Amino acid sequence: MEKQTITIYDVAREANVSMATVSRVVNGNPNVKPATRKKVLEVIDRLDYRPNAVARGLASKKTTTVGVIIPDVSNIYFSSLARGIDDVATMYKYNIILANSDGNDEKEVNVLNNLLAKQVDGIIFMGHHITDSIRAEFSRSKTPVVLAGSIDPDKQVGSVNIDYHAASKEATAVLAENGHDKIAFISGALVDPINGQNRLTGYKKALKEAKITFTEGLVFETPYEYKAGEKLAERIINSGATAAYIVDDELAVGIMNGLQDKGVKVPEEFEIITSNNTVLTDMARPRLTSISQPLYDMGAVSMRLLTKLMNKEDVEEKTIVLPHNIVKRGSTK
Amino acid sequence: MEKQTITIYDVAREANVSMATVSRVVNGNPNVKPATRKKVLEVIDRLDYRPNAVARGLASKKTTTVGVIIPDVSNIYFSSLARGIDDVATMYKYNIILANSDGNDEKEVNVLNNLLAKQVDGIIFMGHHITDSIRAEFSRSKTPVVLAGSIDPDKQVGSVNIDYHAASKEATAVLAENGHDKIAFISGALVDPINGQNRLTGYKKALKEAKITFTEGLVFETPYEYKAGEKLAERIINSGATAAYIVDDELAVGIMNGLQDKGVKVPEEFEIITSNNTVLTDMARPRLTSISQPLYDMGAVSMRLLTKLMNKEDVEEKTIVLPHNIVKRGSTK
DNA sequence: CTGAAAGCGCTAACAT
DNA sequence: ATGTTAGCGCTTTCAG
Repeated sequence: MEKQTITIYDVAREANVSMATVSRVVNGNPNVKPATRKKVLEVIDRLDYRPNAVARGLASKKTTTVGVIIPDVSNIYFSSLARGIDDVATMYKYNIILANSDGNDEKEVNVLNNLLAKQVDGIIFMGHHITDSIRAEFSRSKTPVVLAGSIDPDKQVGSVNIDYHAASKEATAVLAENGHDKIAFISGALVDPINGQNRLTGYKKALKEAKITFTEGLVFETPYEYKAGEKLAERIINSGATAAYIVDDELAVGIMNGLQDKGVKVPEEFEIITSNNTVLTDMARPRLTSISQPLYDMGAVSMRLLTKLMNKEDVEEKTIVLPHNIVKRGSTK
Repeated sequence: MEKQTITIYDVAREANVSMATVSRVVNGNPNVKPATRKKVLEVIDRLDYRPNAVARGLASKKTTTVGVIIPDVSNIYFSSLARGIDDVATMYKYNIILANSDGNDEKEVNVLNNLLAKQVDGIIFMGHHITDSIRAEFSRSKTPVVLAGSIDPDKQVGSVNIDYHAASKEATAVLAENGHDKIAFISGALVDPINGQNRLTGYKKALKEAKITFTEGLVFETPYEYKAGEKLAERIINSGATAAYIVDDELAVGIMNGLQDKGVKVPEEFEIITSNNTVLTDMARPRLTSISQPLYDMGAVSMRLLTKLMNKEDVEEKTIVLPHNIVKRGSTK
């Protein structure tokens, strides 16, 4: 015999009240006489009743779950953001449906539609760039969206970031002040606005202020992978660079190890500044100087912003820029 | 005016068929005449109809979502498992609700109940140990459960692991063969059966076979954190150990760096074998020799097993042990 | 403070 | 091959 699922109706019957009343006590509605509440609670406990969130979702049109689109959870940059997101979600009684997109444009759209079909109350999107098709989907639905660590030039949806332009300008300036005039800029795809626009222009600005001529040959574009960094070392040496600003920690560790494996001394002969201040910066030897991007906080703030949006509260500004700074460690002098 | 959500009923009306027929084409039921299917599909497209997964879930009692309980997504060990889980979930059209538990017993139970309330079709649990209360919850519900990288001495639910006993025995044996007789065993909480039972006994077995006397003083218990490893270095040196088998990569990097910061040469004066073969083993210098635990695959296989369980297929064996081996790198001679 | 009743949008027999 | 009709378990007016 199948174990009978017990419903709000069973509780109502056993407690000699209506379903409405049971619903009220389950939802903490104050309009219930304490005595009735007590009676209902007892029955709930006795019957071991568990509200069915799906039914509730259908009736109330709220699922208390939000969709999180992430390029890759196993990447520490994104998983740090995700952790901040989930902690705040939990705090506000939301669950998150996590979906990996591999940063693949088509997959992102599929995943988004899937999430929307599941009636999520909101979406947090992480990715390297916002394609036109995904932006179209965003505006097609009325579900609130927040970008975490991702730039939307159009500012149509909420977003939480640091000032990437300023941060990379500062990082580059540190290197320039240390006397370098051949500073490499090493990033992922330059078509991603965060790299090709915000960061690269920050880098150029710093060069200009230090009266250093920009050289195309010092700009490197590569996958965000440790191995890619190791391999890139040789080309960097050949470029004549004596310092580098790198946009990703895993990449930076790869480059530094690659450099050192080839006998280049860091920081004596080559200085490095990386961008994400993840735990990797502490694990490397020498430890990596880094821009500190408050990843966990960025995730947390994104989710907090989303709760406001879902609640239809007024938000003064839905493009949030968090503070950053530079943490000096052993990879710079 | 609110944007009216369009339902299966609207499609039925516009296509001059019944809801049932629309439902059939949406669900790929073959019992539909091609012509009707075409007509319905056109209307669906024209109206931009999106099936509501919540309603479907309520009616069909299947949500096509599984709950994933994870101690911490930002830990690379677990996020690697999670990635494998999600990839296979996607393959089988499931979504995952990800919930961080911090390895906290009480939170695990809360989170599990929350997931169950959301009517997930199955659960994947990751954690350092299975408490009695969580095991009680598992058996209370009829929702299938699979443990990923976690041991259940009772074997009541499915699980996917490697043979931790054999693996740590082999790792310890390598160290013994290299001439060490003071080999440290460094792990997280020994109350966790995976550490205190499987791994520790494997370690002892290897010592015994190498005719080395077991010494309590060479067993270290510490949090799974980089910093904890760095700090532990001094105590390890004082213990007289000249080699160590370590159960976690982040910890291992910390210990190795701590040792080297104090002038101990690895592997010349101290050899290390770690356990998870994550990307960290490649990032460290020297690179870390490691047991290779196929994390991504373990996640993937867990999810595959869960799909079978959810489908009520017969599974020959629900305790799956995946193969492991040892990858030699620079931290051993 | 409590109850009655109408859905929420879809699936799943059961008919035809 | 297609339609009819009950629900799925809960929330939410609307009455009283």
